[in-house]
Amino acid sequence: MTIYEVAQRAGVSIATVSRALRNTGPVAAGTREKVLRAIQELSFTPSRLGVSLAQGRHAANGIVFPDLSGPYFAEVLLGYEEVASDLGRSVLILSTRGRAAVQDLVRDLAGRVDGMVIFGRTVEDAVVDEIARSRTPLVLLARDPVEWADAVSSENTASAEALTTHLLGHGYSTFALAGDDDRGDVTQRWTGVRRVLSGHGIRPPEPLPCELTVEGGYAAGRTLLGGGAGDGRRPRAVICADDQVALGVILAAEELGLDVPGDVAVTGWDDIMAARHARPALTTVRQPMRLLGARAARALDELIKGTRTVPNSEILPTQLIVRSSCGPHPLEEK
Amino acid sequence: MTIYEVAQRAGVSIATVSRALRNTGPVAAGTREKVLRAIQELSFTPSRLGVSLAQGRHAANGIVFPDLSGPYFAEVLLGYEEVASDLGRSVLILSTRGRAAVQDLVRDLAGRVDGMVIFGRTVEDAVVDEIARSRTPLVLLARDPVEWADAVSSENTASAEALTTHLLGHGYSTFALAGDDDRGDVTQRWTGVRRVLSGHGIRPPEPLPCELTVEGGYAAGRTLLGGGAGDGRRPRAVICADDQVALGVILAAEELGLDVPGDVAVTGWDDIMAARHARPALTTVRQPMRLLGARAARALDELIKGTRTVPNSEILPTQLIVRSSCGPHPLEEK
DNA sequence: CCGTTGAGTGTAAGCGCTTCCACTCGCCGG
DNA sequence: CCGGCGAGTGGAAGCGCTTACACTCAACGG
Repeated sequence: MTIYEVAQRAGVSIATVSRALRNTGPVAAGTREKVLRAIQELSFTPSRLGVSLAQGRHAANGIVFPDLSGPYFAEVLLGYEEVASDLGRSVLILSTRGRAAVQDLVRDLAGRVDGMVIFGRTVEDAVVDEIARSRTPLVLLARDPVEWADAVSSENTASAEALTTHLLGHGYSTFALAGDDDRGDVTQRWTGVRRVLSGHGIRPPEPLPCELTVEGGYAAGRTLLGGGAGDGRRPRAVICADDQVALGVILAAEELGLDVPGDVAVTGWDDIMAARHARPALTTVRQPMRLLGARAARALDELIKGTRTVPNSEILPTQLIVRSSCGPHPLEEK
Repeated sequence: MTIYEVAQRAGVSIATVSRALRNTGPVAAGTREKVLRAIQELSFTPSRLGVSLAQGRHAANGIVFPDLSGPYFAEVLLGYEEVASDLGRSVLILSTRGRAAVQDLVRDLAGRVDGMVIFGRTVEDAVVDEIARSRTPLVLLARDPVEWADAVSSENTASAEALTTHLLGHGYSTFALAGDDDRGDVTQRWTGVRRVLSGHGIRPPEPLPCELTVEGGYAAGRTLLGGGAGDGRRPRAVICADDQVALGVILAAEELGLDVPGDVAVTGWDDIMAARHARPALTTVRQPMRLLGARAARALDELIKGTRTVPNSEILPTQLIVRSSCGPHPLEEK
């Protein structure tokens, strides 16, 4: 089924069929009628490849993320897809989890889309540079903003400060940090935590690196809480890089016979669904995950359309969600 | 950057460049060398559109799912993407959640891929038929198998029977079912439950339709547990269509001052992450979600490659996961 | 009455690749 | 010494569309 057969059946040229189809250029009412009928009868659908090749655009966006097993990326993806689809673009996904040849995959993706979103540190700087230089519109998500590309992320440092201040208000004075900081956004969180602790004369602890999964959190929890259980070296509060780590730490605490929050307070980040249903329910920082994806899609659209050419960096607000995992609320709030 | 410039720089024809690039047909060692150098110097990447148009294939797969906000679809998608990517295919996604023009979106998607996976009842039968007739390879996921298309789903009826039998073993005799049954897989679950209850002389209850979300479950929980709280008409066990509904029911129970599992037992389905961390931890049925996606990708690959032409239907085993939400385990089982 | 205009249409040139086919040219066996 | 063969290469025809450009022709104003 090609445009030629439609043209033949309608008794016109392919140019006219195209014009009737796209409403570009004048077509007599009668002719349009004939063409549309032929299209109907042959149930013709223009080949996307032909269209794209001729138009020089894909009408598709890409997104690169590390994983989809946690709710965080899934939510962002959902917001992204929704907006992209509304803007008439298909969405191609690429997960980098445990993949060796990320570079090649990203390059391939770049050849299939009009622009793409890249999450955090999923892709090496060199490759990002290469993509950017090839004039593929690019939006970086949850990554330290750079001058030459768009960036969308959510506020981290200030909410980390709020969270830490809240914990100090509980009267806690020994802290531990759990979670890798090779992700830019996590680093920002730790920065906020450190600043507040230092400001209160508390020497900030070194973050304990761990994978941002329940299992990673569990391992970290065993390390942090298991060692000096009775000798006072156990932290009174564990601030975790995300909710999954926090859930893992809580599992570890339970196993060690510790009460959360009685013996140790635990906080997360993201406000994933399980945070609300866990017992104790997690104190955490809510990120506007879906909005993050949606904004990235819009930014990318502007870049692709050329509506905007100067790079833009957007930071979305977050919200401290206090639940029971940080302990009963003392009357005096800081 | 086109193949012509590479050819010119290497002093050969585009045919030779193509052959050197794809290793199709003979190329003298020296020539290959020259070509590869030119490619390197110009940092040339073949246009995906050109390749696809000439080869008549997209090297891409599609997947249509209703939502991504729960962990279920995200996990399946993850398994799907992983395998598809390993097979050298990109993945296009389409979420139908709250979208009006699903038909057009699906048609568009069909024009961009070599084959696609469609989840449950996301797409009208008429459109599925149309896609199938257009010879686009198709795999249906978690949907009642049909003769003319591939299907991958996980076992539902038998595990529902196992779950129900287990609950009967607890001594429970009044049941409620929560969850819409317009999804094929949920219907199968209810069938299993009904069969066992009938077999034990218990009249199976009508499922209470609700959205498969925490909110939906909460609403259902209020209805089921709130009404005849004291008059003995409250069910002793609520079997939920999935974990999210179960979590919602538990929230409702808590709010009504009921103890789970003391006053009412609750079970879910899927074994999502929150199921393990919820208190009480959910008794549920584990679906091999990632495997589901992976198998669908492989089935699709066979169809696309033409390795297999007869439709195939695969059913993956599930596993009953007993946790505390169904009550302390009586010594006598079954 | 003729030149101008613009609506309506067709021709053909791409878009960037793959691949069939034809061609050249050493080399081998008869 | 010659026909045949196969390795190596180039020419050119697609793949299915969009669109610049040329063309026809009726209507209109001067």
